Amino acid sequence: MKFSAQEEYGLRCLLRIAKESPDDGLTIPEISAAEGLTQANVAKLLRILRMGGFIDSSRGQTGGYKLAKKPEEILIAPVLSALGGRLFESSFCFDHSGVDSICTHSIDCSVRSLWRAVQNAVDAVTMKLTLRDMMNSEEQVQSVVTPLVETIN
Amino acid sequence: MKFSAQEEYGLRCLLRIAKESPDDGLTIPEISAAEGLTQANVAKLLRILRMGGFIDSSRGQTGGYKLAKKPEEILIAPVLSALGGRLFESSFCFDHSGVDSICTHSIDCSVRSLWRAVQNAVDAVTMKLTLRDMMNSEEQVQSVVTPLVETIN
DNA sequence: ACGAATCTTTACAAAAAAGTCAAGATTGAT
DNA sequence: ATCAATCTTGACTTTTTTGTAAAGATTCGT
Repeated sequence: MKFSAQEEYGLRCLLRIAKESPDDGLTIPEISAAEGLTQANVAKLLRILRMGGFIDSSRGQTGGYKLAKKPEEILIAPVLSALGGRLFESSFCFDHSGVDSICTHSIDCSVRSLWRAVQNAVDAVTMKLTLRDMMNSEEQVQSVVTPLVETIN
Repeated sequence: MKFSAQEEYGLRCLLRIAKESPDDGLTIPEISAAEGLTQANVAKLLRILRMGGFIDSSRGQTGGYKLAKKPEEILIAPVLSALGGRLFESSFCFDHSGVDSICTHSIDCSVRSLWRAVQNAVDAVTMKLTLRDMMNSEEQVQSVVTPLVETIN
């Protein structure tokens, strides 16, 4: 169970843009240097983020990347979803219409309950987390995590 | 963010053994047929589970696989860990000694707080889930998820 | 002892994911 | 107009993950 490279690095790039230069924008070389990724790789990741509507780009001498919306309007879950394909894909257990759909694989889908429990938990966390939350201290993030209960109970 | 194939299928095999035949044990062909996986693939997965100490195997005409311990003594988290490599590996952000270790990658590790929050959530779920819980109804699983709060707060 | 049924291991092949490269298109400053 | 700085795209290579194949070793019942 882990985050894909695209999810991790893509999110890093997005956060970097949000933190470093909300007005002027950042260039690929700048992000590349800051995050220790190659320029080609950063370009690939930013393309995904742009097509997902999270960032805007401009070309030319003063070009670069900016957030497409205010940080507090960007949710983590859709970002991860755009970067990593489906959130919580479980190839055989669920078809792609949702957790409750019918299992097409084994006679009784014994893994479903675990998947559902974990999905609930992570979903609750990511859905509540906005970029702005992440840019602040960890204490604040902890408090953002608390409302988790609302979703579980 | 997803479970690897090994995690999913390996866990399926383990659950199958736990449910179907706690006393006699199950053979590779039986598990293969029940889960719709090839025998070669099942053999590979069971090898991992055996080396992790979750199941015992015996050869010969009456051979097969059984749980190595009582179902209620087997935790899900170590099983997933054995199957999928590291639980919640985040290649650059953390080294492998733990969540709190120093980030060796970017100047400030802005993704850490998200990773930690998600890890806490999932960890809390999986750690509380035993095989026996999973073998019962989903209602029970939901109640297992509730204690999540204890970990977060 | 024999043989059938089973697990065991190693090496290999196929598929997916991740990352790189190179050529092109656009823009703004001068 | 020109140039340098920037983004854009598609094809390619490498690495990792996943799955397959085949030959071998062990055990139990007869």
